Amino acid sequence: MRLHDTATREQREFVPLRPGTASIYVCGATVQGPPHIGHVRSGLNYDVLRRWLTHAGLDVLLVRNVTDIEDKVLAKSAAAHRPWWEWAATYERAFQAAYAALGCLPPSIEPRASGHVPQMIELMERLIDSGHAYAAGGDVYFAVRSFPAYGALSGQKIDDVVQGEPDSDCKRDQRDFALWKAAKPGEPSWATPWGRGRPGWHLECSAMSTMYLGPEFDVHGGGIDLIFPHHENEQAQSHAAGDGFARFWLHNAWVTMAGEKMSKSLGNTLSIDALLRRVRGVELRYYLVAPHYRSSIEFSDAALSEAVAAYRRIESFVHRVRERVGPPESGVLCAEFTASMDDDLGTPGALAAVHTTVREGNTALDAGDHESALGAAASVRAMTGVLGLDPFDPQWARAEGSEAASTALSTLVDDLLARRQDARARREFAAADEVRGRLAAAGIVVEDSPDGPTWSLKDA
RNA sequence: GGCGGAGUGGCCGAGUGGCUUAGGCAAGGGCCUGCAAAGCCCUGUACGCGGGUUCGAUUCCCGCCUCCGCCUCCA
Repeated sequence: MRLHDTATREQREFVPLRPGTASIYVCGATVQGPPHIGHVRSGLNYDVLRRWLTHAGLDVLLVRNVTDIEDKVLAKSAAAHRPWWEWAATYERAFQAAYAALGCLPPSIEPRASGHVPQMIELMERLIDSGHAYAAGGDVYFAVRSFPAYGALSGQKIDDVVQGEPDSDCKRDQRDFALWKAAKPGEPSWATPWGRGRPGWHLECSAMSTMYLGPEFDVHGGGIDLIFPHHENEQAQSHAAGDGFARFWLHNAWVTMAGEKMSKSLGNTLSIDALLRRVRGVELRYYLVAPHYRSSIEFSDAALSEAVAAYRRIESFVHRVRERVGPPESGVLCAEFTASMDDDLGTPGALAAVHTTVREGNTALDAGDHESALGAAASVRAMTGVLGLDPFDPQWARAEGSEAASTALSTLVDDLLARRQDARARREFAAADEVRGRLAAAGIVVEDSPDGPTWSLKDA
């Protein structure tokens, strides 16, 4: 398998650091507000990576952090007169719900920054001891000039960077960045050898990734906006401290609206809750997973509708097979699917393979070749399963009433269809069509097939 | 100013120096059907603009235009 590594700007063969296992760290949410579609795209991307590596037989550890102590969280909670930790916990739950609604498997752990201050202090001590950091005025800064490789990840030259961080008299160099910020009145703080304060964002991720995955691990992921300065700084901290850190850097592209990045400051965010009132979670997942992760997605209602139609084509095929032939188990992946996924998570090619299999399966079904149809459906289940899109995954089951209710419904519909068949046999088509019309009015779609009529509830 | 990404047929969205071609959605024609629905088959002939390299470029190189992102918090 090959993955595109931001650090080298090319695809490289993925060889796990520790045979049989894979370790992934993903920068998760800053829990300052509700999740939007772009946040979820990131979570989804690494969920697909994790599923694919798991399918390859690796024991995957996935760490996705929660940034719960940070400027915006403090500012917003203060403005709302709520405790910062309550504010953070509220949106942490909202993010978890959004990820779950889209079928993201829970990470191995979701560490909170606020719970890892001892690890951060330890890392700062190592950096100070080695001359890469210094305490000044209650802050602790990373000395950028002490680390010649600074800028390697993002391709930035330190002298060309426009320094936007507020200047501080405490810094030895204005390019230095804060590892730790001195306590301010009204803000939470933790005791350190250099006085009370709170962590800087970059330090948090270095400390947490190392805590759970060790000084060196396989993949570090996040959105492209994090490349600089966040990931550059993370890498500088950890490398300067002597840690191997991430072997691959993966970055997912945006979901844009009207050509612009979706962000709270632009006011063009699209919340997950709003979208899930219009389409099912699995359909939204298909929409977000279908393009390549390094391509930006220009959100549009039309494109979302197309994705829904495309997914339903897959879904209706496996349902048709189940009704007419029998329930397909999970089968084998086709070669095109595997090759695409091995090529830097090529989900577009993988889904093309799924659609090709669907077409072949439909052809087999039409030809009465039930064995081939069943095999195709099994293959489709396996491939969609890897992408978290298996139509028979219990998570995606449509809302159904009780077993008694659905048995009663089946009995009634089957009875009506039997009458319709009788009418058709007598060539009394008006009567047959009337039955079909009444079922349609009740939201039940009837389809005739060589094996007899089938019915399903009309999609919401 | 520095770094990076993008411009593909009606739409979404892959990919590649030429070979039959992504795939989906929509459209038209056909098959099937009592009629539908679903499905299957066929059709479209696209790669921002201008040069260059080449037998041949959407794909490589140069220039240009347009758009977007990062360099301050951000998936």
